Amino acid sequence: MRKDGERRWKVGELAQASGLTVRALHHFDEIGLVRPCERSSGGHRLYGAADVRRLYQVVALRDLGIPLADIAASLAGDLGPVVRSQVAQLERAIGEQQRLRYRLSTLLGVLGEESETSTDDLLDAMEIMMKARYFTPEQLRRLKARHAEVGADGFGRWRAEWTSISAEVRRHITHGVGPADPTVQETVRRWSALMTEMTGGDRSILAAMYAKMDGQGAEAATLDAVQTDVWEYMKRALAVGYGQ
Amino acid sequence: MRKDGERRWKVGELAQASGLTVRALHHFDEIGLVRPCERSSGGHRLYGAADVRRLYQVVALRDLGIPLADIAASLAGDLGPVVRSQVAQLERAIGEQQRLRYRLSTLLGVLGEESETSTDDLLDAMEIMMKARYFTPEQLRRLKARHAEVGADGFGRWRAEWTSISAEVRRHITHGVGPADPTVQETVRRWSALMTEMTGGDRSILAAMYAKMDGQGAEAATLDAVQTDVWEYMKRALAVGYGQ
DNA sequence: TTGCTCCTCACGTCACGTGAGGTGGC
DNA sequence: TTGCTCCTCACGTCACGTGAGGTGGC
Repeated sequence: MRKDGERRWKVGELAQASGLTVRALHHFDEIGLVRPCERSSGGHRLYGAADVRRLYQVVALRDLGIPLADIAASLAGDLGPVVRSQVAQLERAIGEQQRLRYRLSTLLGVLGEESETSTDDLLDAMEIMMKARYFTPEQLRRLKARHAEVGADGFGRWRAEWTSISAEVRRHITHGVGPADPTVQETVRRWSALMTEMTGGDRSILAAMYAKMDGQGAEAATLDAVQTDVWEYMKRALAVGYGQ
Repeated sequence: MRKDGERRWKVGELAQASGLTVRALHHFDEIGLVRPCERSSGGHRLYGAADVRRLYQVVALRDLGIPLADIAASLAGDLGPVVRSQVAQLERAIGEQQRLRYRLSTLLGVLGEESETSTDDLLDAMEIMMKARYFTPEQLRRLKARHAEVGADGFGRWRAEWTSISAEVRRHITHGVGPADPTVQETVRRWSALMTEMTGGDRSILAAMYAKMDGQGAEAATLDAVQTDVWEYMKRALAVGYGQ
C-alpha cells in the first residue's frame, strides 16, 4: 500500500494473476498496448488498477483470436464488427482444417495396413483419394435418375427448401434456441424429410452427401444453400433428435 | 529440348504448373529442399524431371500441413509416423478452434441485439458466458439424482460402455466403413441407448451434453472415454441414421 | 533495342521465447 | 551478503511477400 492508497503491481505479480508471461507484458508495453502508469526509481514497471483493467480487456480480446494490432483500435470503439469479422475468419479456417483432417484421416485409412510408408506409397494413396469421389458411379446414376424424375422445377423447389431451412436454423442460432427445443426439432424433421426425398430414402447416398458436406465445406456441397455453421448446428440437432 | 534429350524447366514454368510462387521455389532452393540440378550460364535455375518429381512430393506433404523442416527428413524414410503425428496435432488445433468458435458465436448471440458494443459490454457478455454452464441447476440436480439411482457401479458400467463404443467406432473409421453401414448403425443404436439411459431420456440434458462435447472437446467432456474424431464420426452417423 | 523473365540481397511478418549481461530491493 | 526479481538489448521463429537494383535471353 502506498501513501496515496492506490495499490501497484509488479510484472511478476501481474503475470502470475493473468496467466501471461513476463515477456508478453514487456511486449504489450513495447507496442504501447498496455503500459504501466509508473516506474520505480530503479526502473521497475509499476501497474495501477486502471492498467490492470485495461490488461484484462486486452487479454479478453486476444483470447478471441483478435490480433494485438487491432485490439488497440477496438478498445476505443465498437467491438461488434471486430468480433463478427473474427467469426467469419475463424469459420473459414475451421472449414479448411476440417477438409484437411478429412484428407489426412482418409490417408491414414489407406496407409493403415502397411508397416512402412514411402513417399511413393503416399503419393499413390493421395491419387486414389483424389480420384475417390464421394458418390460411387451407381449412386450417381440413381441421383441423376431421381433428378430426372422430379425435373428442373422439382430440383428448384429442393434448393429453395434447403435455403429456407438454412435461414430458419440461422434464426435459431442467433436467438440462442437450443437444439432440443421443439421448434428446432420441427426444423430438423423438415430437413430430414427433404434429405429423404432428395436421396430417394437411400442412406448410403445420404452418408455420401454428409461426407461431402464435411469434406468440402457445406457451402461447396450445397451450392451455397447451407453454410458451415448452420450445418454444424444441424448435425448436433440431428444427434439430439435421433431415435425420437 | 536439349541435346541429351532431357527437358529442363525454368522457375516461371514450374511455378505456373505447380501453383507455387517463384519466391517459394527460391525458398525451397535456399533451404536445400528442392534444388535445380543445373544452372544456365547466366545463373538461371534449370530443373530436371527428377527435381520436378521431388517438388511434387514436397508439395504433397506441405499441403498436409507438414513443416518444411520435417519434409526433408520424411522424404527419405517412413512417412507413417509423420502423417500420424500430423493428424494428432491437427486434431488438437481443430478442437481448440471449435471451442473458440463456440465462444465467439455465443458472444454474437449475446451481443446481437445491441447496435454498438463497447469493451465493457463485451466483458459483461463474456462473464455471463463463462458463468453459463452447459447444464442448468435443475438439469444438474436431475443428473445427480440419476447418478445416485444407479450408484457408483452403474456409473462405472456407463463409462465402460462409452469406452467400448468409442473403440468400436475407431475400428469402423480405420477400416473405412461408412456411417450408413448396418454394423455402424448398430453401434449408433448402442450409443443412443446409452445416452438415453444416462440422461433419463431428457433431450434437453442430451443437448447440453452434446454442447459440452462440442464446446470443450469430447475428451474433456467424457473423462477421456471418447475422442474428438470419434465424436465427429458419431455425429455424422447419428445424422445418417436419424428417423430410421 | 525493347519487353519479359530471371537473378541476388535484404528487410518485414506475428507474438512473443530465449538467452546474455547487468542491476534493484527485501 | 545472499537470493530472487527485475531490467534492457537483441537474435530467432516460419514460410515466404515485397520491394530494390541489376542482368540474361529471345
